[in-house]
Amino acid sequence: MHMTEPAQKLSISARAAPRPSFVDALNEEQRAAVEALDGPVLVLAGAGTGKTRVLTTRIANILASGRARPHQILAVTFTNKAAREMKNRIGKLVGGAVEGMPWLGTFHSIGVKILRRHVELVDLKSGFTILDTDDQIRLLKQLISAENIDEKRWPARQFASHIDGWKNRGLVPEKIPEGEAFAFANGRGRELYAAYQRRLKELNAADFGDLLLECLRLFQDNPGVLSEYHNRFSYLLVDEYQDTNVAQYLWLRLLAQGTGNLCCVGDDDQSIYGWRGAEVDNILRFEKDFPGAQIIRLERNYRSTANILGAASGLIAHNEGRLGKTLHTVGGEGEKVTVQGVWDDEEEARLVGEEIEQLQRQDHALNDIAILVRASFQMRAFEDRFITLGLDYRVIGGPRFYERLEIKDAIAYLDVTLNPANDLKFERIINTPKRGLGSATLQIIHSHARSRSIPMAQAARELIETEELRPKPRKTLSDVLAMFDRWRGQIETLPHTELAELILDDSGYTAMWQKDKSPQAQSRLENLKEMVRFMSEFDSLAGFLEHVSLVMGVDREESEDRVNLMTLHSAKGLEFETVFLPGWEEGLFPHQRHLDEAGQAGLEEERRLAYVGLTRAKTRAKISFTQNRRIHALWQTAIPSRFIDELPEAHVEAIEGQEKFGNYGMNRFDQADGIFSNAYDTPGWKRAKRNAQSEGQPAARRGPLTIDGELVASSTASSSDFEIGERVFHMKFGYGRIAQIDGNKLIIDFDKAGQKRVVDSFVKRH
DNA sequence: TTCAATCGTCTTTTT
DNA sequence: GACGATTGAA
Repeated sequence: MHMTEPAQKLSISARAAPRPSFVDALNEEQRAAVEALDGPVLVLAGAGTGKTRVLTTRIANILASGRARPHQILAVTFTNKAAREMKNRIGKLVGGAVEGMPWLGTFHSIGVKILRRHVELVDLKSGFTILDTDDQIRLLKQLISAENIDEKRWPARQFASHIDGWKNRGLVPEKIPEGEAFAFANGRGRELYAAYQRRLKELNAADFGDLLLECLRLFQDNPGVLSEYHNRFSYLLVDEYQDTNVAQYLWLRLLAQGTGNLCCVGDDDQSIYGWRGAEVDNILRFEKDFPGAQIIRLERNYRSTANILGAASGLIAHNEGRLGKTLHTVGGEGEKVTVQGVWDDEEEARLVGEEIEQLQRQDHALNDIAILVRASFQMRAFEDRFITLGLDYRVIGGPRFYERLEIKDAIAYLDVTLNPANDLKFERIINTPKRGLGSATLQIIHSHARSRSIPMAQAARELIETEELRPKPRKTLSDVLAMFDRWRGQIETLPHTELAELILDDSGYTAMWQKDKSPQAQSRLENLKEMVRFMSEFDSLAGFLEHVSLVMGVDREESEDRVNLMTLHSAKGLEFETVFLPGWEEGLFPHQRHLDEAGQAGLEEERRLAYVGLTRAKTRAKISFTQNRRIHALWQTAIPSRFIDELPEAHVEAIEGQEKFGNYGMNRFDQADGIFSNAYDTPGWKRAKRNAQSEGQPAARRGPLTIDGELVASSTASSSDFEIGERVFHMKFGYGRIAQIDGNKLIIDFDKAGQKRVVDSFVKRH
């Protein structure tokens, strides 16, 4: 693709005009991107070149120059985190006036905002609900079985991803290509999709894809509405443009027909959401779709050392489909990127743990360390190890707060209280806690609701007036409905946090977990409390529920110093002094499934993911791979990732295994089949053999005690005030009895989790 | 209707 | 090896 370059020189008058001081801090290209306010602009911003800075300064510049008021700027990001970050940074630049930027947010949140103003035009009613993935699957299941399609053969989950894919491409049922319509349930795909959309309208609900698709349809079908927004927005800004999907692209293009002042910032090398419908092509097509577009490249990297950047650039150069750019470092050489092979994931975790402790001794802040994994299951080994070491860590983007069972249940209660017509939520909690309203009763309610096409709650109300139900469920059902009526009556009078507590207590939901003796019950109760506490930040129940449906997690403000553990995907946009990149093995990274599904394109996307990972590091990047990994509970010999050999020699240091693994990679094909059948005389092999032999005796399962012993000596000296034989409770492992004490480390026989070695501050007396 | 046991499926990434 | 769904017994 042909491009104009470098950025056009500014006119004399522009250069002579007084400019706000914040512009001075920018380099030439950045300044060009900030000051080119008219017409379409594409900023190709490599990793660490000050992308966010350009976006925020640009907005500050628009505001400071008086060209637009805050509410006339539309700025879209992909994540809530990015939106928040942007708000903060603009606030710092222009001094707090960001509160008046109502149109800075994620594509989805802005979509909802627009839809809510024009509900009637998209066939919804005010206060429509947003379905989460769970509800969506439940609904699809019902539809599939109602159509007499074998749910085993055609799983709802799979259909959900089809629908998602269509919506990402802006396709309504009538528009999906023949072939694809036939791909599901022997050609009934389109019919099912249409039925699903109808059902959504009946429920007065929209799923995630609809937030954009319906918005798009709104603009397409109502030119008047569209031009209203043309007048409203004088400037459009888009972050992470490489991640936009077709629907988002079409949406942007419609809006940009207004003033044409569209500025997109992105990096084709960091496009890692192809599986979610992102089209890198959007970035390649920019010039064609927006004639006269200025293209500005930011190639000065302020983040990483030359070695890290060199390694990353060398790697990404193996991709063919890219615009190509050359990043230059501003910083020095720095350390080389290290690559090290280890025996298995436990040893990998042990190695990383040791290195972190060493860094810690050199006063390296834990906050500035990240471990970036390809798939979340890899986190487990690290968590186990860090718990053992007593090393503080946090999981970013891990199990999302609102995806937790107890939170979803609680939210379902709140939702049904506010909106009795929400069938999916109603179904979810009608028998939670167990009240004796099983599938039989539910079935009756369901068919009654369907035949009269009324919400289930109303159907239930009618049914308790009849003889159709047996006396016991009839009584229970009537009680439950009365409960909801009572709560509903208190919405106006009671503060919403108190109402939430009341609902959770009255319904018996809290009691249910209090009775539960499982290890997680305690933390579930705490999560519920956390949720209520969090609710106080909103001024109404409805406001809270809206937030919940759009934002997946609560990012608690955490000031403690902790190691960061996250997936590569959630690391995009972040930076750390030291980055560990474990699990660089064929099959895992690049991930086999992605390769199978998307072939060469998939491989390139995986490579971009590796690039993103490396470029998160400012001073230190440490790659590792294991020789053996357990997949589906059975051991497999792992082959080092091809990405490792693609790294340019000059910037990489291969660390020989401390345990004489020296010639990893060389002998890997010589290894005979079967578990641990390579008879190499290495400590790792012996250890593995020990572990294999002691299967069934949990006592010996945890790695080599000698290594643990050394670490214990180095990391702590204080002794514990627990006693052998005491019953204790641990957040992760549940209840157990102390078997042995070693300094401040306890060896505990857990009822469920077996024997573990744990730091005493992690357990409570029971 | 509920509970316990068993079977089968799957483990990529997310708004 | 973990979870869900399904099955059968109380």
